[in-house]
Amino acid sequence: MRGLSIDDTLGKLLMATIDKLKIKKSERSNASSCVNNITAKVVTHLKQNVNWCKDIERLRTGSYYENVKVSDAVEWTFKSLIWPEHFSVALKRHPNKHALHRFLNEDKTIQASEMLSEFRDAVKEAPNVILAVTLERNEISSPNSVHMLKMEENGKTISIDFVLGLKVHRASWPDFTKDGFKIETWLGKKEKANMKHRPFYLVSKYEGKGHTDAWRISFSHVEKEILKRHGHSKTCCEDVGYKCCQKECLKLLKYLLQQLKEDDSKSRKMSKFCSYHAKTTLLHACQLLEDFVQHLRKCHLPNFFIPSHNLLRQASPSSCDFLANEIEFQLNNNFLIFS
DNA sequence: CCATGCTAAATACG
DNA sequence: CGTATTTAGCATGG
Repeated sequence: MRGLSIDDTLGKLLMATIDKLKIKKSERSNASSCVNNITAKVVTHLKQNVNWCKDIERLRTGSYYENVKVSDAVEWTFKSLIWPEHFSVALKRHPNKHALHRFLNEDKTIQASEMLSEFRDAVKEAPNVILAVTLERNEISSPNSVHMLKMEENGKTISIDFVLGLKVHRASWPDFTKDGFKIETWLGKKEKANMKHRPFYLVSKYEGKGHTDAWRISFSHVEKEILKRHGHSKTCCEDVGYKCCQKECLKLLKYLLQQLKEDDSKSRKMSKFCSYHAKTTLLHACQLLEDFVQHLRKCHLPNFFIPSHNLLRQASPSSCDFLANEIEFQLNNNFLIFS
């Protein structure tokens, strides 16, 4: 949207699209009361009935809570990251007494699959929560999701993911994050050091009963926080009269991906792309479309926190080129796809 | 655990 | 068009 005036045809179209993507107040209200209601029931049930869930805490994460949800999506997903508080300290001090001790392997690693099975079963048993429960979820479209409750609300599918995690307090983040999280020029060194003192989360990854245990590292709490301070400087959007448009750009890019995915003739080529690619591009800061195309041309979009992890590793060079061409086509043709 | 005040965003209003 | 109100989320502090 750089250099565009709202008088331009293109500017007008994009502004109209942004308007279309805004979430209606009533819709928001409906969805959140529905989600909050159910989540409260599930959390209460877990606290009362699962001995290692007595002191669980919850974090709302995902695009809804980052104010970058696109209204047009057929399905709305709300994510709750749930973790037992104080597990590591208590487990170290009283390894045999702690409620989690039976999940320990001989080598002191934690059995993700067993823990997750129990967690999932307990969520299903929560009373007054009559919902279809789907276990599997497309790994690509939502890598953090392991558990999902689905419901219909006013014709819209709402799903809640309950993600089981372990909060890890350490002096620092793991080594492989060393060269990532480049926010110095954006939010400043102090802010970066500050955030690096936050814990990180290990998120259980469901691979079926009896599978090898797997935890994936998650920084969704940090993502949420820096999305709040989305602009080029710490004070972005604080000044009256100046409003940046990065969130709007992210919404547009997400919408673009969504439209392409829904096109049957293109969906096959689009299958490996997801909104997290769009979000990551924003985190890398941040001309969005141009940057996204460049990432695609190189088939290389590093995880913002773990630079050695290429989020496009599963996308073939030809599908990356395909998407880059699609985006450039839209750029050169006034975003026909939005009108 | 709950009350309170603050913020961001949608929208009603002038 | 700009400003005020409403709402959900969230931090704070008892």
